[in-house]
Amino acid sequence: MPELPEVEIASRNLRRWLGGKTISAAKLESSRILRGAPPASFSRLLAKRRVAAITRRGKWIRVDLSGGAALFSHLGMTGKWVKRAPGDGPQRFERARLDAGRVSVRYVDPRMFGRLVAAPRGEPIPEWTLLGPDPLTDGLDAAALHAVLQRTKRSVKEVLMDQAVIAGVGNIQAAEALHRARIHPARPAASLTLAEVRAIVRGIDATIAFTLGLEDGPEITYVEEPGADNPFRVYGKAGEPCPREKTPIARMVQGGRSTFFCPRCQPFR
DNA sequence: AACGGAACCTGAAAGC
DNA sequence: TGCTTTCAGGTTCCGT
Repeated sequence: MPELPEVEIASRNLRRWLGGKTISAAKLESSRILRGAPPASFSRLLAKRRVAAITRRGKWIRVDLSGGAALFSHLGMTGKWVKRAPGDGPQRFERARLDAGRVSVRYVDPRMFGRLVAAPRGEPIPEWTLLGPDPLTDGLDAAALHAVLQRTKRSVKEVLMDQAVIAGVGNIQAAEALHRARIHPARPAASLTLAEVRAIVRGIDATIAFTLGLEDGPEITYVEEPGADNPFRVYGKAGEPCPREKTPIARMVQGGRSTFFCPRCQPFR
């Protein structure tokens, strides 16, 4: 269940599992998830190609293959890449598999909001090209972000989740960054001072580093799967005390999405 | 151009 | 217990 940190982990995993290897076989199990090429061409596009590079921008992963082709992967809400052995049967909700020697990598996605996009000649896809700066790979420029925020009527939280403004921040990371910055999620983006935008940039960097740290390990599982405990400060913590103030954390709906914040240390002002 | 809301899917958890 | 409702961290499309 992926925002930037989870996609970064998925990208590192794929690099470890497939980097430099030649794909012996590829199979698409659910044609719905593929874009950019006919489902029937999936195997042909990937088989016998060497994995030349795996990169990430925002929530997108790009797999570059020898011969110039590329495969883009977006995990949607429930997508996941897992490593199995070639002899292992299909996983529940498996949508695609890539085999390379002794490893078999499976794309699993119950809700199928995720996408694989084939680029037969490695041509950039709009979803990748239109992304804003990535906090991890590009870094965020507070002055530039401030200028963008000045030009919209949207709330600050909605803008932070706009992938064309910042690539990779989703509902959790936005809520967490705003809490760290002590900014109310519903504040009009244009009302923020440069100092407040600087605090938000620090908040984004800090929450991403924190989340990444949680998931850093040899056998990675996503944070907050059923049963796991919630490591966040405000996300999913309605009614529980704010770690700063002991005031109960509030929940509100913004643009159809749940937002969590502390009414005391994130005053609307 | 910009915004709210529904749609795309399925499973888990909460509610009754 | 079992049926129903609600909710889920993503994006996209459609009507206003």
